[in-house]
Amino acid sequence: MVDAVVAASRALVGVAARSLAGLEEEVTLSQYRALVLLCSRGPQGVAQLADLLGVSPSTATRMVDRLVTKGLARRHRASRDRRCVTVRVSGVGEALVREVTARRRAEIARIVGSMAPGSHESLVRALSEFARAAGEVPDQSWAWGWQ
Amino acid sequence: MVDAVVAASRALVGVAARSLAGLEEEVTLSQYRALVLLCSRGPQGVAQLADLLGVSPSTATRMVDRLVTKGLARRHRASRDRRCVTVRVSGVGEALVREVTARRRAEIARIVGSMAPGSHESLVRALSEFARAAGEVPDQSWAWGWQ
DNA sequence: CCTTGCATAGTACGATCATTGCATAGTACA
DNA sequence: TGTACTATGCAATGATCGTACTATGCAAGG
Repeated sequence: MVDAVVAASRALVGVAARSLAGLEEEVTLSQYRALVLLCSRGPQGVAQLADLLGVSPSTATRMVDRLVTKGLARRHRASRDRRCVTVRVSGVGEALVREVTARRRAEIARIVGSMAPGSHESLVRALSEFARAAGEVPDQSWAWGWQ
Repeated sequence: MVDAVVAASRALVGVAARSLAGLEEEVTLSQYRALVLLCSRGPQGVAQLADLLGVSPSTATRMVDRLVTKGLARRHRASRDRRCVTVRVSGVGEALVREVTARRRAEIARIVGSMAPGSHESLVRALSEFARAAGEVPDQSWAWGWQ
């Protein structure tokens, strides 16, 4: 039972990784991670961002620097407390995250389309078949190949 | 249908990322990726490793340097063709990969255990429920947080 | 048989950029 | 003044590439 899910996990991690590779605007994993947070949780302060990413504030500041340089995010000085800076994802940044998501959806759709229907199968059978359709060998435990 | 798998994908990628974080011996994603390849495909030459990782030979050499320095891999000069160097994962490296896999298995087992049985459900229902059990919100599209 | 030339495998070196933390400075609020 | 938030200087590590170099093997020719 667990093995089946683990196999599906390997396949899906591979999908997620490939959807991030070969992007036009090159972003690192850390940068993408920050972008995703800004998209999902909305504008954040630098300290909050650092907390969410699990890094130090200075690291977050520099991360934001790079995102701003690439046009993927913007800084906004809060009018109430001018010490605070709100970081907001830009249109370009949002589009980038959307594209990655679209790629993931597309590849998953392809994999799902290649599966046998089997609507009455158990969860184990379903996940096993999914992993097999994705080209994963259930016995070989590690074939991610992500990035 | 695709949405269900996408939701499961988000959950599983989160699991994979967490299983890699907080390791005693700190390894980067690239290093772990190389280790996994060495574990799954056995000893490899530097060129083959570079090819599998999709990087240049010089990059692979330095990667191997770092792995060897950390005691996670070893170099072996081939006796037949002394130009060739086979890179082999060490016992420590193998243990590291095993630990990451074990963590992943454990977390997946926990998630699976929290699911309703539903052995006769369709694939869509199964994956949807899996994602829900993992605490993923189907509507928010990006909550990876991986490392 | 030996040498010369070419192909292959790996490495060394220099360079760039990203990530990260610590310590510190600057700025704004209370 | 003291506290909070952000930014910056400094430093280390890592990932990555291109180029050049060394070592080895292979094949053709003398």
